[in-house]
Amino acid sequence: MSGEQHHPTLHDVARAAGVSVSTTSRALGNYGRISQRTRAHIRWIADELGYRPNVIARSMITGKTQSLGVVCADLSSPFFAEALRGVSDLAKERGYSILIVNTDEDLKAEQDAITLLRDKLVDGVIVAPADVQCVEHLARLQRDGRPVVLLDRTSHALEADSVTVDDVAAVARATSHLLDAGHRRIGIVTELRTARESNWLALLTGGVGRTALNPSSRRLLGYIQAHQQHGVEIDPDLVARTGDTTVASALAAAREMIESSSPTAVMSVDNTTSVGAFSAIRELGLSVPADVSFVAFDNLDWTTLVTPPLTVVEQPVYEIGRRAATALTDRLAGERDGAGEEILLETRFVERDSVAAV
Amino acid sequence: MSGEQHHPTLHDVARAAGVSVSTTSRALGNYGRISQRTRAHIRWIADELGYRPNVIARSMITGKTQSLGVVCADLSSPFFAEALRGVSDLAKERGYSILIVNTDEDLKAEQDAITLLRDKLVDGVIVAPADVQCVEHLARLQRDGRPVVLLDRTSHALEADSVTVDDVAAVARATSHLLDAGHRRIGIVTELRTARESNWLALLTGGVGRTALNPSSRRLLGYIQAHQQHGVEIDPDLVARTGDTTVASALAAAREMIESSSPTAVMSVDNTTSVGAFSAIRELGLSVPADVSFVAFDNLDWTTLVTPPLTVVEQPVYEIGRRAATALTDRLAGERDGAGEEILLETRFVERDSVAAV
DNA sequence: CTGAAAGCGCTAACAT
DNA sequence: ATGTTAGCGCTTTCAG
Repeated sequence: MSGEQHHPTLHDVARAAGVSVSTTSRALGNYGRISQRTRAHIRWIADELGYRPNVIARSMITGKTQSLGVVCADLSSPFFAEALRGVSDLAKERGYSILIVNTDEDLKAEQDAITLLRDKLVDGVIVAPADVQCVEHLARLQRDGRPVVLLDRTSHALEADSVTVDDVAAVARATSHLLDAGHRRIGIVTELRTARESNWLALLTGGVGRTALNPSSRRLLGYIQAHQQHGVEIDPDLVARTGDTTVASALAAAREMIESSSPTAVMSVDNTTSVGAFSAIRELGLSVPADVSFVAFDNLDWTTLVTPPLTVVEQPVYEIGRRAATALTDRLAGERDGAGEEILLETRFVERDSVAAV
Repeated sequence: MSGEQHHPTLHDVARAAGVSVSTTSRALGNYGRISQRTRAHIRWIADELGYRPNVIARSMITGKTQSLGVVCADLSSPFFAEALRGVSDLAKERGYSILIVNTDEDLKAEQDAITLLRDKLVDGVIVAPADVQCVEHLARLQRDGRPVVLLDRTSHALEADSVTVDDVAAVARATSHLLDAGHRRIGIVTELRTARESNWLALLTGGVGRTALNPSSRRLLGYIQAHQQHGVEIDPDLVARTGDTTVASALAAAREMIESSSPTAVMSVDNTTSVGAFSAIRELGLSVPADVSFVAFDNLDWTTLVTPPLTVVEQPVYEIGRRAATALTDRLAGERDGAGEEILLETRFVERDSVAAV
């Protein structure tokens, strides 16, 4: 069982080839001056012996591991799973492997994750920070020479590349669509976790920079801006807030909001709130779009399977991950310098049959 | 930008504490004989200095990295994403990190993945092999002293722990339910990729061991066995096969099968085929369960969101991943010896409203 | 163009 | 109970 056969080392290859370790290293590492003949010869021998470099030993010297850390809230959520796939594909193409850590949006877990990843000497990190204001641990990592790319979020407190979609515009667009259809009581179910975020009314006065916000807040901002542009007052009771990321909470919040405030249309801000809101509508026996119009967020399979097919805001999830990995590996390759860039990806408003004019 | 501050090493801590490196190593590593006082002192100093062990250096000596490799077809599929979450959670609890590689069910990609993971010196690997017959690369890894655990699949060709559900029984149960309801023409949409699998009629004769099969074949076997038990002949045209794992293919195969063979009930074998089959039914304007009954596989959110809510076969996906990680880390800890064990998890048949009697 | 030798930071004999 | 020392396998000056 525990054969643990001895793997050939550089030394073994060197001896077999009748040259020194350093020459062997150069031949295999493809650097330095070395004659074509010896290089070919050494390579051949290495192959014969089934030589595999010990990357650990290499990392010890270079301080690099050819691996990227990815820290996200929950790798099993459709959003992160798909984004991660984008990261993973690009990483593989460029010869990096990925270390994934879940945080469940918990700041402490995130800090621990960063420590772990630093300990493992990942070359860089892609992270969807739990709180865009608390990023000191990320800044430290940067100072350490490990670049950081923000995924799905941006932060004023950090000078780093970020990849997001224009949430504000996307939701404003969807909201306008509803407003244009004559809706005046549009409910929205969103997720505001921190106390700071809960004070969402501050958004109404425009006192908050949009990039300093988490996605759900930014999306709520889009909702607000559209209303303001259309000169429509917002009834605060139409904003259903859930404190965590579960479908159950979203459902409860949506249900209560709909029952007590009778909106003529409902929107959501991500897959979880979409499922919760749609479930609430179903539970209440409301018919879409006859009784209430509905616009979901994220163009997942299920939105076309339900009755009626849902009008949705689509974001390029796979591409978000892919671009984040691109930015990170570009920096690692020295092909990207200077200030952090805010990479903004396009969303798409997909009209289907869940919206009616009132 | 490139501060790259010098991190304190064992040496630095030792000097600051006025002791030797080995004593420091013992104090921090918590092994060997050492007085409480010096240990406490050293720890204190280490903390002061913000010392972090260089795990790479440690790995070089121990040959262990405290990390697990996970190789799956597609981390963005609901099944793997959820299973991975189970793996990830357990790994974290036990102090392991995870390296994830996608293969898209491609054998070559899988072999490369194993090589990569071996190079990275992962302590063990969890894998959903693309082909349960071609597992020589996995066997080699085992001989190398890196245990392997099979996820969602078993293999006769490999002596390893595996974690699966009893697919055969689960689907037989669902099929019997349909048969009992009077259905005699039950369509099934399944995924049979390899030529070997495509010869599914061999399953009818019982000439194939059930554990030598991929999940979709095993599930098809359950379908067959139920029919045989009920003495109902199977019309081969009722078996819709898709050659890849896309929804589009599943949809096309399902649609064609339904149109040409008019089943009174339809089943699927995983999330992809469930989405495909349900879409096909919708596209054909068939009403569930009035025109056709439907049983889906995997109890995902969307199955309760559609109309009507679907009767499904539920498998404990998160637990599958978690148990696989448990088995693997148990072995690594030496708490699990001997032959590979086939860990079989329970499924649940969830009755909702998509099945009618004929 | 090639070789010798010095470590990277740590663990684990071995010595005291 | 603590210190000394020899590497783990590799990269990388520095000589030749």
